[in-house]
Amino acid sequence: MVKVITDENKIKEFLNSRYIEAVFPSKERVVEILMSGNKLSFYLGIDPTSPSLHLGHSIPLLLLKQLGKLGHKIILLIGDFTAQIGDPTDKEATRKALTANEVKQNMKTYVTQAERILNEVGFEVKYNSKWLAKMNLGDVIELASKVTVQQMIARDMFQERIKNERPIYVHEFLYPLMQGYDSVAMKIDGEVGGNDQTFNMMVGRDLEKALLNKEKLVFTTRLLVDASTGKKISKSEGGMIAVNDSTEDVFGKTMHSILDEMIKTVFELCTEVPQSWIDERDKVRQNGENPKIFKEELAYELVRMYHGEKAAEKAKENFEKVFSQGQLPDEIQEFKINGAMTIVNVLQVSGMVVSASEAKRLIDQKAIEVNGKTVSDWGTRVEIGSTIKIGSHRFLKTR
RNA sequence: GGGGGUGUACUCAAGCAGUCAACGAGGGCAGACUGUAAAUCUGCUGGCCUUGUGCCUACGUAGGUGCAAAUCCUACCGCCCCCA
Repeated sequence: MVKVITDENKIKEFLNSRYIEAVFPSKERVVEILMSGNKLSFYLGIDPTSPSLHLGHSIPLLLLKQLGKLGHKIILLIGDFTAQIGDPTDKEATRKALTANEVKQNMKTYVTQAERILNEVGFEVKYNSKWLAKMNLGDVIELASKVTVQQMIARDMFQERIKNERPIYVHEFLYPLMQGYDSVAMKIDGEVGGNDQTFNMMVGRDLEKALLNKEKLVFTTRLLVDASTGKKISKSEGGMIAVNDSTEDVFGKTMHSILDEMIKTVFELCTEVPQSWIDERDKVRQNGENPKIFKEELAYELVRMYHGEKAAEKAKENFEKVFSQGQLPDEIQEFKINGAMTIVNVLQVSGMVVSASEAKRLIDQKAIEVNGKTVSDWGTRVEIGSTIKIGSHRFLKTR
C-alpha cells in the first residue's frame, strides 16, 4: 500500500505542476486537504466518443498520475453513458448521438491506452452507466432542481449557439448534471479535467456539496493551444496524435503536424521531461538550431512514453531513412496480386484509394511511383514484386 | 396554435428553370519549395468506363408540371426566429 505523502514541499511542488491551469476552491484549501494525510480519491472522466485517446487526453492523465504518486487513489471513469448523450462543450453543433455499440467499440482499448500513460501507478476503472443508467425520472428531476437555466445558458458555447441560431436540446442541459452526478455516485474527493470542463466539474462540486455535504476539489489542466496566439496545437484535427497510433504514426504525425512554436508546449503538457531540460533545449532552438532537431526529440519522447525505448529508436531510424534520405521504410504493407495488373486496379483493389477515379487523379498529379519511377499512364502494368509509392509517405508492395 | 424564415457535397455557403457534378471559403489530397515543418504558389476534391459536347447517382423526403428542375407546384419531414 502506497503511503500518502504529506510533505508540504512535495504538495506545493505538485500544485505548481505545469499541467495545472487552476484549482478549486483555492490553492490554500487544496494544500490543507492534501496535508490531512487521508487517502483521497481522484478521477478523470473520459467519454469514449472516438476510438483513441490523443495528446489532449494525456495532460489530465499525467496530472492524475501525479496524484497517484502522492499516494492517493486514482480512478479512470469511462463515460460510457454520457458518451451517448454528448458533451456540448466547445461544440457549435449538437453532437451526433453515438449508439451503445459504437461506444462499446470505442472504449475497448481505452484502458490499455490509459495504462501507457498511467503505467507507474495503479488505477481503478469505472463506468458511469453503472449509476446513470439506473436513474429514474424522479432522480433526474431532483438533480435538475439544483441548477438553473440561467447558469446553463451563461456558458459561452450555449451563447454562441443562441447567437448563431443553432439548436440547443434539453438533453444537452442534462449533460453537466450527469457528469456532476458521477462525482456524487463515487463520493469522490476530487476531479481532474481539461479547463474546458470547468463548468461540468463545478456542477459536480455543487452537487456533492448539496447532496452529500462533501467538498470536492477540482483541478483543471491547461489545454493544448498556443498561449500567445490561441492557435490549436496541431494543424488539423486529423493530425491529432493518438496514444495507440503505430510507432511510425506517432513519430511521423509529431513531425508533420506539430508547429514549431508548439514544440515546447507539447513537451511541457504531454511529457514528463524535466522543465529545466525543456527550457534549455528551447533556448538552443531559439538561438537558431534547426527546430527539426527539437521536434524529433519530442517525437522520440512521445513514442518512448507510449511504446518504449526500443520502439522510439526504431521509429526515429525509420523516419530518417524514409524522409530525410528518401529511402524505403523497413516494413512495407504487402498486397497479393495474381499476376500483373494495371496500376489503377492495384491501388483500388488494395484499398489504398477509394475509387478508380482517385487513383487516376493521383497519377495525373504525378503522385504515384512504381519502383522509383513516376507513373504517368493509367494503364501502366504493375508486376508482382513491385514497390509502389503513393504520395509522400505511403507505400505498398505487390506480391 | 399563428406568422416569418430555412434545409445544397466533409463543413460553411452561393445558385432560385437550361451554360449545374453545382460559384466561393475552410478542410483534405497531390505537386513545387522545404525540415514529411510553417508560410507561399499550383492543381485536384461524386462514381463508372469505351475519357466522351459520354453514362449513372446527387441539392431534406415523396410526388407533380414541363422538351428541360437544386431552381416552379403539392404534400410530408426537420430546424431557426417572433407572437401566443
